[in-house]
This record gives sequence, C-alpha cells and structure tokens, in this order.
Amino acid sequence: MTKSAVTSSKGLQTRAAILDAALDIASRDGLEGLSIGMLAERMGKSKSGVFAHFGSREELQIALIDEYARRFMEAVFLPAIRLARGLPRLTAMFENWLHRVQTVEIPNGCVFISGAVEFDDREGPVRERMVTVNRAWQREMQKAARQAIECGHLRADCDPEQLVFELYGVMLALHHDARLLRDARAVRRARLAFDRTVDYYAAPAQAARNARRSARPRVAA
Amino acid sequence: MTKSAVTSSKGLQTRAAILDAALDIASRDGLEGLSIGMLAERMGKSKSGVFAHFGSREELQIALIDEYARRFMEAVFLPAIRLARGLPRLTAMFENWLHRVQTVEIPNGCVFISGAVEFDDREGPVRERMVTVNRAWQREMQKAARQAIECGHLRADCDPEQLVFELYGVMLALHHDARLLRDARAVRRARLAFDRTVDYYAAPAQAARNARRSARPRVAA
DNA sequence: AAATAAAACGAACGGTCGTGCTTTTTCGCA
DNA sequence: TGCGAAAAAGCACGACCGTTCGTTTTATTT
Repeated sequence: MTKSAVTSSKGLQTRAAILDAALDIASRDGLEGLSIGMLAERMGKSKSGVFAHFGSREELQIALIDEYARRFMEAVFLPAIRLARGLPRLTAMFENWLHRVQTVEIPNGCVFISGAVEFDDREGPVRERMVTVNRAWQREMQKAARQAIECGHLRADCDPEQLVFELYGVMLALHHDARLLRDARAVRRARLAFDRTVDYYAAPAQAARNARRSARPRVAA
Repeated sequence: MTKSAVTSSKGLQTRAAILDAALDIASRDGLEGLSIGMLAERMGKSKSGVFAHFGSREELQIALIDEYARRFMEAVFLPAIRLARGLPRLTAMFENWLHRVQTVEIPNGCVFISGAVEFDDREGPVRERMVTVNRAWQREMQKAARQAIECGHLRADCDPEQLVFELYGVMLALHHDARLLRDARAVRRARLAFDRTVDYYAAPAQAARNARRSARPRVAA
C-alpha cells in the first residue's frame, strides 16, 4: 500500500521487502540498533543475501532514511496541498501528522527522532542525510506558514521558522509523553498546544473567526 | 565541582571517577552506545576492574541515570528555590535550564533525551528508572507552575501539566535544532517560545506588567 | 532448451561485546 | 611491619557484529 512504487525484476522487489522489514526494526531500535543479522533472520534469508542488496550497513541506513522520509512526506504533506492555501492547509498538515503519529509513530517509533538523537554528534554521510531530509520537511512546512501569512491568516510579524520550531517541539513532546511515559493525554495536549500557538500568531480578523476548536479535517490520500 | 558528593575509601572514589567518565561517553553515544571496554580504555583501567564496580552493565546504566538526574536537579531546580514563588522562580528554572543546555547539553548531549528515545519501547529496570527521574523533574516544574497560579501570576485556568508539556517541547526542539542542525539561532528561538507561552498563560494584570523581554536572572548555585 | 546473468546461500574472518573466573596488586589498620 | 581485606588485573568464554568470498540456486534471455 505504502510500499515503494512499482517494482521490477526480482532484485528490486526483495530490496523493497527488506527495506520494509528494516524500517520496522529501525523504528523500534533505531538506526544503530538495526543489525543485518536480525534483519536476515526476520526475513528468513541469509545474512550475506540481505547484505548484498545494499553493499554496506551505512548505505542500508541511508536508504532507510530516504524511504522513511518519502512515506512521511506522502502521508503528511502531499494530501494537504489539495486544500486551500493558508491556515486550512497548515492545519491539515498538522492533523495528518498527528494521525500518522497515532497510527504508526507511537506504536512503532519515529526514525526522524531516534535518528536525530543517534547521529547528532557523529560525522558522516548518515548524519548528513538525516540533516537533509529534516531540512526538506521543515522547508515544506515553512512554506505553508508563509502562505498563511500572505493570505492574512497569520500576522505579518510571525516568523515562519519560529512557528515551525515551536510546532516541532510540540511533536517531540508528544512522542516523549506518549512513548516513554505512556500518557494517553499526550495527543490531546499536542492539539491544545497547536491551537494555542496558531491562535497566538493568528491575524486579529482571523482570530475572531476561529470558533475555538473548529472542525479540522484530515485529508486522506 | 559538580562531582558526586563526599567520597570515602578508594572504592567509592574510583567508582565516582568511572561514573564521571561514563557520563561523558553516555551523553555523546547514549546509554546503549556506552561500552565497558571503551570506558575502561578511556580510564586506563582493565575492563574487569571497571566492571566489578557495578556488577552489570544494566546497573551501570541505572547509576548513570541517577547521577545525571542529580546533577540536573542541582543545576536547574535547586538554585531557583531561593527566588520568590511564582513567575520569578519558574522563569529562573527555565533560565538555569537554558544555561545548562548551552554549557553542557549542547556540547555533550543529554541523557534524558537519548535515554528516552533508546528505552521508550524496551521493558526493564533501565526504562523504569528513566520514567521515574523524568516524572521527578516534571513534578518539580509543575509545582512551580501551580505556585505561579496561586500567586496570581498565571491564569487560574492554566493547566500546569499542559504548561510543562509545552515547555519541554521547547527544550526538545532546542536540542534538535542546536545539535542536529547546528542552528545557532535555536537558543534565541527557545527563549522566544518560552516568553510567548508564559505570556499566553499570564494573568491579565501580570501580562500588562511584563515589559516584553524583561531581565531574567539565572540564579547561580 | 541452452546459455548467461542475477540473486541467494554458507562458511569464515577479525573484532567487540558483556560477563565469569583466578591471580596479583594495593590499601587500611593493628 | 605484617596481615587481612578490598580493588584491580589478566584471561577466557560464548555470542553477535559487519564484511568478504566462493559456490549454488534461481531468473531472465537467446
């Protein structure tokens, strides 16, 4: 369903299957916790057979990051572009994100978060890729925020980068409370924080129009 | 200076020294990235000699969590109790935290964060201890928030747990941007987010009194 | 169906891991 | 100064790690 695109010729097909299983493990145990041995065992294949598809553990990790980012963008940002620019689209992005967190990231873990923590003070291509994909989604969200300003939904003095910084903080806190502390109220807290943040940056005219807890559709793909 | 308390009889003395070096490694590479071998090499001691002080790797990790939590509380919360209850104390806590982040956590890493990510879906005593120390500082900060409400500095309808949730999100975003993305503006962003949050929850009378970016002392120990 | 290419396998390498022993060194005290 | 206890060292173990290589099994093409 969310598997990677159309496959061809056996090779790419099993490569995709490996990537799929690897994402499952890496989400749980992190990119460093993922070992080729356990990945092979889980797939009922030999270690060397699995290994050959990527050439090195590092390239496997990079492929994992790319695939995870692809799914994230597809689930969070892509469906939102069908909505009107401005606050509707920004809100939809947040809701899509929240839905993804509840359905896949809380049960399985998030590679963006574990990867960031694991590689934030380690040099090399894995770290660099991590930075790249992070910048990519941040840019996307900043663009949506900027459009909300242009539409007059958010105040002109609202800094898009600051807004995205704060919203990502909400997501990180959500992961922390939901996964480590197993606090069921975390999702509600995250929504409240989002509302409060948007409310703060909302243009006066728009703020009055916000019926405080309006309906917010999550746009499905 | 911030070494652990008074030591006695060689044994506890070297144990403290090991803990000190281990904290350095664990901050960088996480609790799982810390190995007894590299710890021994770094100290110029034998693996088994280091090992004997803790009995198991798990107990070493737990001792590390405790020591890290002790230092955190000592640096962030303890100095703040000398200030007046309410917003002054809450603000001091945040500033002390921010100072610690800049001086030790950004350069070295944070065990609370890496530990949370590493153990959030793994059962066992290490995870449990992680939860315990997390709850401890959250309770402390919630208390400060509650007092700020009682003092009339924050609105009566402000939920202390929600406030702490949001403030921790700010800290997590700070770590992310400062460590992974190496964004020097992260600290400024965190302060802005704190101001905005407190401003939002501030009681009307207090809000007017806030001269927007007032002096905020960081209370030294 | 035969020939060629791609994929999976199995065994082995050098390393590092945590941990259990036994022995040696060092310390604290009478 | 010497003796008992505590601390450190040395060594070995089984397990798992990523990786390499030669072989065998599958796919694909002629």
